[in-house]
Amino acid sequence: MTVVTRFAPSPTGYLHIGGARTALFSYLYAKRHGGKFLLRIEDTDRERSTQEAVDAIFEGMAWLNLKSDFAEIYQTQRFDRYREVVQQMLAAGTAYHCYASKEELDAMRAEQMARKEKPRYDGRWRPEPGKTLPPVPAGVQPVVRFRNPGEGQVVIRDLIKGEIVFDNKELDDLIIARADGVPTYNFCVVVDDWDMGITHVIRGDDHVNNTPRQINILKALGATPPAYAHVSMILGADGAKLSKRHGALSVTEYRAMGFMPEALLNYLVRLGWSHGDQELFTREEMIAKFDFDHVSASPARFDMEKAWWVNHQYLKITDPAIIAPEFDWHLRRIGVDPANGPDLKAVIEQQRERCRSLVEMAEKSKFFYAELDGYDDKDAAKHLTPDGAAVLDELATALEALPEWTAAALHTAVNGYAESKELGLGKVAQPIRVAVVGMAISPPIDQTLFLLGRQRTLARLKAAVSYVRNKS
RNA sequence: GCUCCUAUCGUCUAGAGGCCUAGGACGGAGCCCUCUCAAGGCUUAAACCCCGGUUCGAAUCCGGGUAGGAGCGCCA
Repeated sequence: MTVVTRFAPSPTGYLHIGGARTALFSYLYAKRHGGKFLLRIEDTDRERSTQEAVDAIFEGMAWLNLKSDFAEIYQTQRFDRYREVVQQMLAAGTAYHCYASKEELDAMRAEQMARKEKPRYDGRWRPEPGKTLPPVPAGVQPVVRFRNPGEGQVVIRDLIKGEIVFDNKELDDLIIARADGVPTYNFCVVVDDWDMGITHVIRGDDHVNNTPRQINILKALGATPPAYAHVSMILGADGAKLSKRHGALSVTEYRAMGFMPEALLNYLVRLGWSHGDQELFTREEMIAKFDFDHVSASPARFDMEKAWWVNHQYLKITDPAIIAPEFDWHLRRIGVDPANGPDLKAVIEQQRERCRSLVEMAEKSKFFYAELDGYDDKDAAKHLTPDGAAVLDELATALEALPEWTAAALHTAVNGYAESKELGLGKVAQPIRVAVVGMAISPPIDQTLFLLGRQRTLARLKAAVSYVRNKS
């Protein structure tokens, strides 16, 4: 049997981080077993589904490089099939019409709550042998309800949570088709998973309570239920549900914050899943090692600090050529033209050790591509002094005379100058930094000057000298 | 309220009855290295929710508490 998994988001918002993790788990499980992974858009709620949300989901999945093995499926394009199955169930007696109005049902629930009972449909329109149904009200379009078994139990053998048992008594007759004929979620899911040969349903654990009903519908249809794996939710840093305040929302925003897609995925896979003490995985390793035996059943908190650490690890070990396009995106985002300076790969090579995010890298690398917009006040006060200016002035002359503008030549020149003046390297390198970078933070000074280039370096050294002189 | 789920350092987790004086990672603290910022190296503090039971032996199995969470829609 070929494993087929699916990710089935509803397009009512962006692709959030929890959804991304379920998508990842589904993807990994399918790949691990040489199976297929598909993306299905659950857009039967026409009120709330939007095209923007569909686009956002595709964008997120594409950025994460979680590719579907089939064309995307939209539930709204399968209405004929759902209607057909509804008719089939109506004919078989496993579903029935219910004419109760929304108001009536609301009143019923309110009463039940008042009596401290679990609110549930009381079966007033459910046909039973020997039971007389109420008279059909005129002009009312009925909904269709599934006739859930009244007795027995449903056992879910969940791959993550183990055996979960529900009494059929707890389950009421859910609506499978609305009054306007549009089928509902619990029904569409069942028909789709069945039709598409889904073998493993991997989804958020907010769906556990739906599962027994879905299994019952499947059984009524004569289908074999798939295996289930209910993944626990991701909590915010304070243990509460993830929200905007925790900075954990759409995957697109993680991109904007400066994450590499593979790094985000790596962080996410470790949130709930483990493979001994291993923290870092390539995509191939994730595929080779992922399994549900080691997925935790308890909810996990999103820890930004650790996520940044993982991102940093990726920045340090990934081929600069792979980082470059993403880095490029960030530079443009802050209004920097990457063409107007050194090769991105070389800059990445120098900056990767000192940046946890690409946003940070872009900001710290801006000076390579754009003119300085002033000096950091504190750094300037400390290093752009008359003494510093003297150093810069002499150094400018020395560097101007360099036959070759290489990191090695610059290293020798700067170090040689410091030695000849019996100055500590810090006394020389720091003023240069501030002059050339605008602040006292940068990669090693020889590399910095090399990448910045002769023209810009000399111009900035001189500008710093005049800055100091004009000030005094 | 009812049903279901969960419970190891601050956080993510290892742990499938003896290998646990509970391991790793992030974060924290300290030291070393150092042209800045980093990176790196070393050291260190820090946890089995509680109570019973099973067993020669329990973080691990069972029961009960407690605490969190999810669901109870003509939402998905």
